[in-house]
Amino acid sequence: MRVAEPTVERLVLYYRLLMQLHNEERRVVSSQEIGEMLGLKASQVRKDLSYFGEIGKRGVGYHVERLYRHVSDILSPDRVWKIALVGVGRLGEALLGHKALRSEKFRLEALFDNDPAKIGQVICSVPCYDSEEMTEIIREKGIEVVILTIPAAAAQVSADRAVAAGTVKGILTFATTAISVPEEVLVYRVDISVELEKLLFFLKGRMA
Amino acid sequence: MRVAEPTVERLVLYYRLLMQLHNEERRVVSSQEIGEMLGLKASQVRKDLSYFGEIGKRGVGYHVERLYRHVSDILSPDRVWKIALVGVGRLGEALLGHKALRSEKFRLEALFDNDPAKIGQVICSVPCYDSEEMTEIIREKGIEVVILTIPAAAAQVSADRAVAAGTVKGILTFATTAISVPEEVLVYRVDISVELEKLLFFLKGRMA
DNA sequence: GTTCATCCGTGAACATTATAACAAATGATT
DNA sequence: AATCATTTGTTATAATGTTCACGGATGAAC
Repeated sequence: MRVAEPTVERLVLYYRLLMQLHNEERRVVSSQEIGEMLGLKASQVRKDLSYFGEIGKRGVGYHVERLYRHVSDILSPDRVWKIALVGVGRLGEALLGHKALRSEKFRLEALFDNDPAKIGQVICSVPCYDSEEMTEIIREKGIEVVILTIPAAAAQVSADRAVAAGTVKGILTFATTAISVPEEVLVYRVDISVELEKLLFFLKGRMA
Repeated sequence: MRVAEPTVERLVLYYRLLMQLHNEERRVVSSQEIGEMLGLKASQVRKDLSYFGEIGKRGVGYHVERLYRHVSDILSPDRVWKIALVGVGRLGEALLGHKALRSEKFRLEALFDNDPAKIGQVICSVPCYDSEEMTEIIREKGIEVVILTIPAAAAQVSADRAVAAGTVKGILTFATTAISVPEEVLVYRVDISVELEKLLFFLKGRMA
């Protein structure tokens, strides 16, 4: 069954919240409460959670542990992905330390950079390779997901090199530029400038 | 007139592309071409651009410089915002060096951290203050936008301190947790984990 | 046990966003 | 000057997403 992107996004939020509630040994929670904690309408929460079958109990609410496991199952991949990070600059290093990259859903197998001082090093227990050799190494290692933390100018070249390996199925890019890839490769973009611009734009509107 | 959020998001993309085209001394561009370069439908591009009046020329296309200035005007704030960054960890420092924070639309006036080694320092020509003093300093300086690059556990406390100053109108948070603020404060969230999770979820779906 | 307040699941109504379709304008060509 | 290939702006339509409203469970209180 097809699930909408906004729903998946909220599922991740539910997952986090449920983990927290579970740790607090909370037993039961209602859609109302979930909504208040996450800033969503209760009806939205119920609709999202009902996509995957009846999991709550009418008149009672959702059993925290059961719902937690359920959402966890939905989000869990059927295997551990192999990923690589391209660009070990400040942002790349920040990501290496960020909890987003500490997940059991994937293993970070390789870093790439073009700085000779970094090539050959092992950073955060991950080896760093020369960007020039990206295609071969990605292919050898069978890496399927690539995170790009490089300047806009280098993004397309890196994307091309990664895709050329033939094993890459998804790209998460932080570069502030559009990249073009074959349509079978899924691209997600995190664009800090865009979010800031949106914030300022709507602030301007509110002042007026 | 009200403009939809997805439209504003794309306006930023148009803006970037037009800057580039302008630098390349390109004179004219069509909605078709813009769409191809950004991965959008031509009709979408035309609709977005027409929200702000007739700016193209039928049978010809859009005059690059004129459109560039036009989009630039739409996105430009009516004054320079004063902003602060809370949390000078790896992610905060990455942002300090990132081009997203080099904009003429705002001035970064203060940093906040609770690390004694950083308090009192001037980092990237911006003074770093003790997080404890956040409310007073934000109020004194009249800071209106706050960027949170801190762990989830500290996010709500920092948001509360910032909002308590009474001058803050918008928050951009990188924390992986929901924060609750008065409804007159606009919050945007950049959530790296969520984007990665979404990518993996839809990859799983494609494999099946 | 009956009543009652609570709360889920769901289909329908509503709102938003994207796409398609086409008339009107433009400049090139003949 | 008339025709033609383009390309915009806009209206109509389709697709998507959110909220409402209510039937039907559930357990607590008395």
